[in-house]
Amino acid sequence: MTDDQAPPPKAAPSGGGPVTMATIGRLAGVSQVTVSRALSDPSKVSPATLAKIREAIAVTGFVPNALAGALASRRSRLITALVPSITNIVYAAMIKAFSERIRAHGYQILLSETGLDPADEEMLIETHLSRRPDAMLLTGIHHTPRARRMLLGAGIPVVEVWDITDSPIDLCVGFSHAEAGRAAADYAISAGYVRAGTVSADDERAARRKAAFVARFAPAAEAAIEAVDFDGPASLERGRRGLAELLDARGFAGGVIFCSSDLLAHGVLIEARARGLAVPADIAVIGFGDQDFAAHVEPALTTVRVDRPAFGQAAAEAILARFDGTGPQAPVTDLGFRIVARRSA
Amino acid sequence: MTDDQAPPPKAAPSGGGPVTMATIGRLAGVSQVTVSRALSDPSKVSPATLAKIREAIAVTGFVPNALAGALASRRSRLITALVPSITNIVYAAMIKAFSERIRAHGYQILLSETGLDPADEEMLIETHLSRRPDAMLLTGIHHTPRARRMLLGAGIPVVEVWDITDSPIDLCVGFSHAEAGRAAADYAISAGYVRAGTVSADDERAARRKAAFVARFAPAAEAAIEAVDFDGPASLERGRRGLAELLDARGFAGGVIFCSSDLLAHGVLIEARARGLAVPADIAVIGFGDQDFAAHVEPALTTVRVDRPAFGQAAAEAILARFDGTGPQAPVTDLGFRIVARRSA
DNA sequence: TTGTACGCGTTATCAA
DNA sequence: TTGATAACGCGTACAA
Repeated sequence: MTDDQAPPPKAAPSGGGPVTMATIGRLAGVSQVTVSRALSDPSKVSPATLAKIREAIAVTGFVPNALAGALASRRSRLITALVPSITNIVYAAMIKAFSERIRAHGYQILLSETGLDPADEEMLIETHLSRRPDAMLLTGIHHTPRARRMLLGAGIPVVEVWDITDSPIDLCVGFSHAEAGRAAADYAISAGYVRAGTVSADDERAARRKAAFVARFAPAAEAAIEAVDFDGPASLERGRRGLAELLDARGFAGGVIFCSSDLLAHGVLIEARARGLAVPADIAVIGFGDQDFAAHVEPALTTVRVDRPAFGQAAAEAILARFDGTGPQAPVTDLGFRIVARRSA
Repeated sequence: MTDDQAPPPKAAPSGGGPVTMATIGRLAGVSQVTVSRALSDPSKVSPATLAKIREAIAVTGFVPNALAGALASRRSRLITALVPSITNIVYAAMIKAFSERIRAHGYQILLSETGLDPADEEMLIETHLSRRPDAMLLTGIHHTPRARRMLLGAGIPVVEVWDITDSPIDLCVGFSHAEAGRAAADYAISAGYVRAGTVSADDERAARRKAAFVARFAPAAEAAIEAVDFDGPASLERGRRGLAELLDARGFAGGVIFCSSDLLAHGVLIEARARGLAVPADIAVIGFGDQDFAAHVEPALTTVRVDRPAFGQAAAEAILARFDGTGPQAPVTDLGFRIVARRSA
């Protein structure tokens, strides 16, 4: 046995510990560094040794330890993202586009849900930062002071998405929710409606859209604008209940209803139909989001279109540009929105 | 200046490099280990030094480096998860429950989309494994041989979710898709339907449900069972087109339609209504998933209920049990499903 | 209660 | 083209 020839200092002799670059090196008759090079830049290694290394890797099923790599190189190739909810299609679609774009460049995404509480977000930002991401995506522009400090201190690109502000932490990609609300009101007014109501889920940005809608519509309103606000997330059921509440408890006598999401709007449509009310003659409905079903419900939904994947893509581009040092790039990108007029209002 | 007293070996003297435990230690007049202890188990440090350490942390905004911690402790406190699609509510809801449960125990989730290709999944499994997760969640039971080897070699708990098999890689939480299809057929038969059609999205598991439905319904069928299969994901629009296709191109003369998801079923409902067809008299519809809107569409949708959050929770429990060494726990958990009879069929 | 010494598995820097 | 050697920032003995 040649066992005694093995250098005493390192590694287990047989199948003991985990397979490392050193293991591969021993199998291929080279040093650990050469294995590292073979993996990071094969052209710096001779074809012969490269072949031996590759075989050793195949035989052992070796998977490099990215933790150690990140520690040594000070680059984790990790980007973390925080969204209020993954089950909300709005954020899911955005993150999907973001991930695809970012992953094509060799980065992975660590995703967490923040819920509604800024304090929870602060805690999550800290744990995310502990993974030493190369960049971070945040939803919204409201963060605790400590969160801002930590983010600034991390010295990495940070994109705030889905809303807009003049003073972003770093980068910002979004649109003005207030303007969206006003645009919906303008549309409703010019369509001749003189009475309005709102149905909203629990969402700070939705609240701003609603407030802007109400403020803008008020001068044209012949009756008080009634608002139904739900505590939890949007659902078809809440949309139905929203209309029911407006009609049965608030004395809503018909007019246009501005909903905080297409899902709620769809619920309103269904309830109207179930009650034999004509849309848009008796009840007109404006949704928000232009989700893929919006054009295919009956009647097709008038809504505010926001290009969700575009937000994810723009956020990814902004981060990648930072990495490349490519151009100074404007810190804030306003992607806007568009009123899509269909038959429901 | 006492600058010369500083030990020459380590760290930058001022605001140079990143803040580490050593930095905090210097500020608090203790060693790096003490800082580590103060963070991991405060009771092992005297109140006085603890206070000094905490202050130093607050002042500097120090966030521990989890990468280094993981490398040293051989525990990453990371769990990675692979799902076919994040924008699909079925998987999103499952992951949400999984995350919440798992995060309560101090773990974070690294999530990726695999799409439909097993080869893509294999690549993703490798990159995920490179982060040295403490456990891994996979969707489905079909993986490439190399993927299985890597997973086995990693020596960590692995849960396969959303399907069931007798030979899981490690743990398995799901239900039988074939049985679900048969149960839907049995329901349709006993409800007296003698003609059937199917509308499906592109999903291997949906295909198995459909095949089982067809096989079971066939003996009772008075006409060929027509199938419309779409290439991409389910949508309301595809549901509408599915019924249109059945009616206009396949000579479907009415009967029950088994859809691969509630979303498609809802589309069928809308199209039927738009054509003035009565549901369930002319067209009966069975969905799949019992999503939250299913009970609130008109008419309410008969569907196959699968408790999505329960899958995530059970998967989390299975992994946590492995961590605790708690009980041997059955490797496979069948969570089943339930036919929910409503008005659409 | 606190500190020293070492190792975790990789990349970066030199030198050969 | 290849190899030593030293970080990277933290946990885990073990000792004081």
